[in-house]
Amino acid sequence: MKALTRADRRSPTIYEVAKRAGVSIATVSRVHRRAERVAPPTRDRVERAIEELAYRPSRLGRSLAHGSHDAIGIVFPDLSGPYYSAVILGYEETSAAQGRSVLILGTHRRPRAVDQVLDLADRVDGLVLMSQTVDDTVVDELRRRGVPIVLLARPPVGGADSVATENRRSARALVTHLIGHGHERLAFVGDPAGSADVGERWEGFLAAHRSAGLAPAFGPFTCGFREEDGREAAFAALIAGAHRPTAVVAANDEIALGVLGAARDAGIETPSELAVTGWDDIPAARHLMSPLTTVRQPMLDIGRRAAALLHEQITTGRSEPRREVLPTELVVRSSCGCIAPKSEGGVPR
Amino acid sequence: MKALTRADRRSPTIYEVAKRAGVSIATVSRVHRRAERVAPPTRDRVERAIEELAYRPSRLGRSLAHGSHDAIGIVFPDLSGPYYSAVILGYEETSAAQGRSVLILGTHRRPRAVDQVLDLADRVDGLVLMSQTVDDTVVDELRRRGVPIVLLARPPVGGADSVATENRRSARALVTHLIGHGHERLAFVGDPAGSADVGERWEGFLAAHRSAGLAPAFGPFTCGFREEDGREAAFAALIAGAHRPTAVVAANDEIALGVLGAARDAGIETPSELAVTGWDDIPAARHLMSPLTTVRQPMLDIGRRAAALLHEQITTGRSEPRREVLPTELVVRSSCGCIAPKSEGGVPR
DNA sequence: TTGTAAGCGTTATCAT
DNA sequence: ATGATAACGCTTACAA
Repeated sequence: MKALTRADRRSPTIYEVAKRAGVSIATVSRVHRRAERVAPPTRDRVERAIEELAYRPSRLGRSLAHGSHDAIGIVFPDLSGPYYSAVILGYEETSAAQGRSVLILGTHRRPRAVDQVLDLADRVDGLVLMSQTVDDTVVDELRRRGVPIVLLARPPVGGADSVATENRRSARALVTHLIGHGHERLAFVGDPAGSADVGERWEGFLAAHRSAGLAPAFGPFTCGFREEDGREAAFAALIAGAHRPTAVVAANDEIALGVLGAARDAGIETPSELAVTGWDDIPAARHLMSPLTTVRQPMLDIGRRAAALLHEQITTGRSEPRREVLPTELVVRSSCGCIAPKSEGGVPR
Repeated sequence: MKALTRADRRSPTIYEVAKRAGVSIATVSRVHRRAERVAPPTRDRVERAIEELAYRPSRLGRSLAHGSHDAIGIVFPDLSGPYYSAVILGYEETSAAQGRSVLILGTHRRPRAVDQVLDLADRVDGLVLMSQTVDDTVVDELRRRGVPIVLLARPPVGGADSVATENRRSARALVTHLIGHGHERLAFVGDPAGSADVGERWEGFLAAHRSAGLAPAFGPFTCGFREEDGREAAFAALIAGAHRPTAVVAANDEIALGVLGAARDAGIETPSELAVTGWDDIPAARHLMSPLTTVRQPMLDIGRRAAALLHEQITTGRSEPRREVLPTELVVRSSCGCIAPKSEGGVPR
């Protein structure tokens, strides 16, 4: 068997199909796009030629002529953690259903990130930007270029669409619940200035204190979003000795995992000596040593809605900004000090 | 302020830059690609024009002329679960460093998947295909078209590159460890026929039995990869009453989570009445009620190596297939029946 | 060193 | 109903 050469392998062009079918390229284009009417006999000849040559139109040629990429992008700060992957999954799911490819880009706080995002914008018909990726000036620049944008979990800027989840109310409910358990020394672990989400959770934390006539015992113990970050912040909070917190409100479940680990290592029992709560309701939350009291947010839906809004912008050209806020739900288990329920499960469906 | 029209917004073309700088488009191209020599004064004029017009070359035009996409794709069966997201993260990281964009596609066992993959192939310079996505005939078709391919966690086919992790040896070590705890009725939960990885883990399971002179007490309890799948399979395994297994070897950590949940709901204590092990070492594994004995595999590295192999194929045109097998590591915690260690942590770094 | 012009593979507008 | 042909925006021989 003779090896295929590079040239043989190249997909045939519309010209070769046209020649084989004895028609012009315009007719081939019409046929394979199933657009406009083509006389049945002609259509047959062309279809046969397409079949025989295994013709597949070039995406590049097509996009260049047509002016659209049939692709959208999503920019995230970091893919570690269930939150980002769930959002991206929802985004991909909806986008695929719309017939668009998905390009992903992680910025990882690199300085190059801005250029990478600008570059990505040239490859897509629209972009989703998560928080912690690029700042508002970049968002403005993209909008100036006419790139449809949806912002995720960050304040809307310059009339861009945005999708976020409800934070204040749930945070307040969560902290009020904790105070109801008798806690007076609660510590917030997370960086309120680092992201809008955490900022709002911190506000809810403060609001709950106010309502209870309590003064916050500590300022926020600032840290990143990973388990290791939470672990380190927890050690900082726990060395306070006798004045240490009796409850920790972590900005997300991974941080809570770090706090739980730190407490364990310090010989502090959970939740009797230290209550801990998280945010996100990751799949493992119910299986932890201290089943985690946390706030569930519809992570898949965030991605889905973002894709839907982008689709709308792209297809209708809508320019009036839309802002969606998705609901969240307090999930009480036992890490807050509640008695462990017998089971959440039941029989398999 | 007057609203920008669509036309105003359009990025300027190389022609406009050329006109403004008073040169030909060839010179503009030379300048912005920093290729070939251009007289300093000319270069200056062109650079100023580029700057003033905020010119950005069109990716489509560039790709069409140059013949490459500067993008690679990755096809996964499902993004749920830490495994896929970690692999994708590693892939994106390396790919970004190579200056390539990443397109993702989830097949979700849809019939349309084949077309979607074929379509994706027209947008990229190379493709990574995970197991459970498309079958070998599609792989062959793609290779026939000259698309560089790397297969993940599946047997190499038609001379494509592949990246996998070691399964048999670790599975065998794991099961031997369990048998060392005195177990004789071990159940394997997962689908050996569903993926190469699980197939090999099952083989290791059998090999360990053989070495111990033990006959497997059960055939595999077949199920998918999600927690809910594991939960259902566990109920099937546990209703065996007095003859139920004393240990469960789950094909991954999520399945193990489901098994753990089912056992809890059935009032069976872990690990005293039922030992459970997983695979992957997800971040929450050490924080579970029964800290999970599992097998750690370098998920990020799988993605990184895949991107590296693809890069090599694309840039060097190498065609001799390469197969990489990454090492795995048994992580013993207490869900197998070992005494829980004081801590795995220590002080923060 | 710089310019001319021929691709690259489509789509889409006119004619016919 | 079909065919010419001009975009689309770039890269790259080849000329000058």
